[in-house]
Amino acid sequence: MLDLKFIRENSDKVIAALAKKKTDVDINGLLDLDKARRDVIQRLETLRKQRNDVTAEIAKLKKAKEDASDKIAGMQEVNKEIGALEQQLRDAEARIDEIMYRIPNLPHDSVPVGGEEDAVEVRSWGTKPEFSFEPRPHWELGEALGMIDLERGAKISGSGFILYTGAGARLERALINLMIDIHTQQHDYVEVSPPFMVNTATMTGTGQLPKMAEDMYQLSDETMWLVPTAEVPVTNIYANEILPPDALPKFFVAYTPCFRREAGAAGKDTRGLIRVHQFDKVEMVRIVKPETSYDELEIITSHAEKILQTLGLHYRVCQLASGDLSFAAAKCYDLEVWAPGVGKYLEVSSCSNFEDFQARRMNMRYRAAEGEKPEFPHTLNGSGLALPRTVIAIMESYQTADGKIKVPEALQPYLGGQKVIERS
RNA sequence: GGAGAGGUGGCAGAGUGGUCGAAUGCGGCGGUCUCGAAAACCGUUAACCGUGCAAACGGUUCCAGGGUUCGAAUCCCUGCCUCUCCGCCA
Repeated sequence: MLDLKFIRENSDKVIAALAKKKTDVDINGLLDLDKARRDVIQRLETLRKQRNDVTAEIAKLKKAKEDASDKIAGMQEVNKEIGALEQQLRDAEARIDEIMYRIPNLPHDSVPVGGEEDAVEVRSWGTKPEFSFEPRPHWELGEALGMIDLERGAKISGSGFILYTGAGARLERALINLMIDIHTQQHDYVEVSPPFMVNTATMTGTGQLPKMAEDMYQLSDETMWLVPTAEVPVTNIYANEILPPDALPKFFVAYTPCFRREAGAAGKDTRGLIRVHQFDKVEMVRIVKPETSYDELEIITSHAEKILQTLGLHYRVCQLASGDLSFAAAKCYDLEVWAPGVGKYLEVSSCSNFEDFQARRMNMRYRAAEGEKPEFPHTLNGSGLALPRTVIAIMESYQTADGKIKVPEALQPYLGGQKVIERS
């Protein structure tokens, strides 16, 4: 959420920045509502002041056992007015909130203007592996090696739900452990294991609601949602709290499954494990002081890269252009890993700085020093990494001519020393 | 799932309709004393909104939302959460 006061004082800037994000919001209409709201507040507070004063007088009269019926009658009239104004205020605030919660974050100045095609490749690591044969896609390898069972996954739940079997299931679990170990042992993150279901307030705090409701799974009791990413429960850990001066920065890493409806995505790029309704992910979250957040973005991105480097997978880092930024992000790097079997780069991590956008929505604050006013910290998150596409890259990059998969060296200890995955 | 109790300031904990934003204690901060510290003593100690350049002033907030009343932390209704006991269960 943006700061309403900031919008009021910088409306031209806000309108221009929102245009870069390809969002059309009636800012001037919002400011009219805000003006009307403040007028109501002023009239209301004048009357409340009057009521407070008269009420004190009534209390005095009563104590002295004197008659106060005139004043009481007068207050009954004033109260009718107050009641009407209070209703007006509630309506105005509801309408303003409705708009405010749907305004996306503003892109940072360093973000290129444009759409999906305007992303900028910042750097790349490694090279595409070369094969003396035609590399096979992971769904062929996976079925042949008994690692995934797409048909039965679909039978149990529906299309887009994966049944991992044998070495596939174990590979997934090994990777989760490898990622969490690196982030806790080499990068200073505190491991947390949050709830996989969250309430509406939590989902609103990070910005998934109200705008992206159709992308989420909602439980039929209507108050709970399945998390689409660990970002949601973890970033909200300190919602509605004021953190003391020495509390920041906070670094968390969490494994959760992620549930996404992927409405409208059917058909395209969805074969095998590429796009599914439930997938595992290890997520990093950083809650930091505002002045450091853009340095922190570079750091969190490097942490995600570390996993791909450890696994020896070729990837590139792309900076997203303004129109492709997610709702809450001010700046974002995507990590795309090379998948030789499908012949594509696949997004395995998205590292974003949300500045104070999420903190303001969830009312999370900190004090820079004892006695100072609370401020909003900045929040960041980055996948480290999404599992299925990492599995794809490993399977396809490390496949051999005879249809086996070599296990990357760093992963071998997590698979009990196993060096090759083959048909058992 | 059944029965009961309760949600008050950073924490503990009073307060059951009339200057209550809220006693008291602890903690925090500032000061006196001291070479320094402890102890003791004194003072101070929230968030949010609005007007204002500011100083300041006004308003709101005792889990949340609604209601009763001239007036609510205090009474009524609904929801959420916590605790205790019983049952069930990984």
